Amino acid sequence: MDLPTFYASGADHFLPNLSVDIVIIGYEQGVLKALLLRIGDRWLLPGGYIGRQEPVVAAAERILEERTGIAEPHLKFLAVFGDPSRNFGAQWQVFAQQAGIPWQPQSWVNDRFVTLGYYSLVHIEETRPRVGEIDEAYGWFPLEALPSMWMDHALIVEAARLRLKEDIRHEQVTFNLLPDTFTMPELHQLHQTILQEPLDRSRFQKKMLATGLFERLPQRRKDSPGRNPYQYRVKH
Amino acid sequence: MDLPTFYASGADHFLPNLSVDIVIIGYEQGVLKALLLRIGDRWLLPGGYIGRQEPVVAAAERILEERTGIAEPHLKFLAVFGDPSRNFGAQWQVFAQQAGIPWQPQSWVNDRFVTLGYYSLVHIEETRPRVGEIDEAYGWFPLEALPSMWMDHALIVEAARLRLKEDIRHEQVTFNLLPDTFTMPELHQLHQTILQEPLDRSRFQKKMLATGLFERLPQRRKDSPGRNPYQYRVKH
DNA sequence: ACAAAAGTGTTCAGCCTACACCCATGG
DNA sequence: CCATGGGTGTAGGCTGAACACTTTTGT
Repeated sequence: MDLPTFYASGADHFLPNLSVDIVIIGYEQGVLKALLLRIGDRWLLPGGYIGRQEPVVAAAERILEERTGIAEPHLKFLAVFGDPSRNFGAQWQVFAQQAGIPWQPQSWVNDRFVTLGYYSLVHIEETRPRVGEIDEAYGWFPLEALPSMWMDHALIVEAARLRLKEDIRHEQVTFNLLPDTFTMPELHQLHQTILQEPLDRSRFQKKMLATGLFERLPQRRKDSPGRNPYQYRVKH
Repeated sequence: MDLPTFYASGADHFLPNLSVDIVIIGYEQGVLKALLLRIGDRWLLPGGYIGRQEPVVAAAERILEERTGIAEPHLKFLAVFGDPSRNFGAQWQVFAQQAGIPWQPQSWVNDRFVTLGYYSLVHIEETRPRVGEIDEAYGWFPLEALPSMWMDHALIVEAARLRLKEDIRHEQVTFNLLPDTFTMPELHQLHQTILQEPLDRSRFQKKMLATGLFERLPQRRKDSPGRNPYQYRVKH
């Protein structure tokens, strides 16, 4: 669907007043990063709309897949953002201008939208980000140094940041952020980054191994000074 | 707004394709119960729509207040129910028939709806349930013995049941289900009911008191055989 | 007096905590 | 050989589990 068609008759294909936005979080060089898209001089979250015959979850997975190329998306629901001020007609006008197409003030997008926020943990190396129709570039931004963002998307990222911190205490499904094989020091560092507080190294290692989720690989790695760490993999 | 107006032009006032349903849970005689509304020979959850200028949370609170008369609603988001098969035009036809008003096949309600599920814990004694425009009666039903329900509402109740079980392990905000003053045996029984498993009486008491959330009232109660329990109240 | 209900104690195991200590590697 | 980084061990404390004991009440 090209942009003029989208503006004019998107409501025939998608549910109106309802959108999906995804905070795609990766981890690189000890820093948590979010995948953002640029339009003009600001950025926004990857997002989209729900096909009239499409399950909501399928829409979120589709959007994630479209943007990252990830075949088996791992998504979690974040929150509903339902403030009535979420009307971004003014922004859409800028977007249309950017794309060089005529502005349609009557378009369905110039209305209030409730958005369903999701978040997904991905391994950056395995993603193949693609830009969409209107966005001109993508970028991974540290959660602590986000650029200026459109709409209320900075708020949504912040919600995901807090949520991730909460979730890690109950589940340890954080290895999505790491490569297939990783070392305990790497996993340790990741947890510290997410929780933003130091964790006892010894305890962490024992706790992780006690879960029985990991298998130790006999291989080791070579590196800088110290001892060579074991590598681990999540059991099939 | 009367029903014909609602069918004809509800979409002018409410966001289309989006609804709110609330699982209102109470506790009575050792049993968890949900507040349901009857239309014809089946039941459904209290629910409604989101005003075009109304925050989503405000809509949920309004619906809860309308149905229960509770001034300070305590709501938690449950889940999004977004299957494309959630089109209940056929049911609406029955509802209109029940209400004795002409059926409007073109109405906005004969479309797919994504619903935002919330749940709320209430003290049954403090609720003053009211029926709405189309529903003929209300009733509190044990979660284990739900009547035949319209749409997919049985599914939503089940999701709330599971969620409540999860939540109680992290937070102990269950006293909403009890009167202002209650005894430890009562709170103990409530937790056992929610978790559906026996809890050590001694440990439970110590754990609860250790939270420091309760103040012991010097009064006691008189009752059947055994010793008189202390009463407790949540600290202001 | 007895059974039943409610409150409190006691013991043991397991886990969390905070380190200390031992191994391996590069400079 | 020493600094650095990684793996493992250990002593103390806290918490949870299971059960015993005591107190209070109706019958």
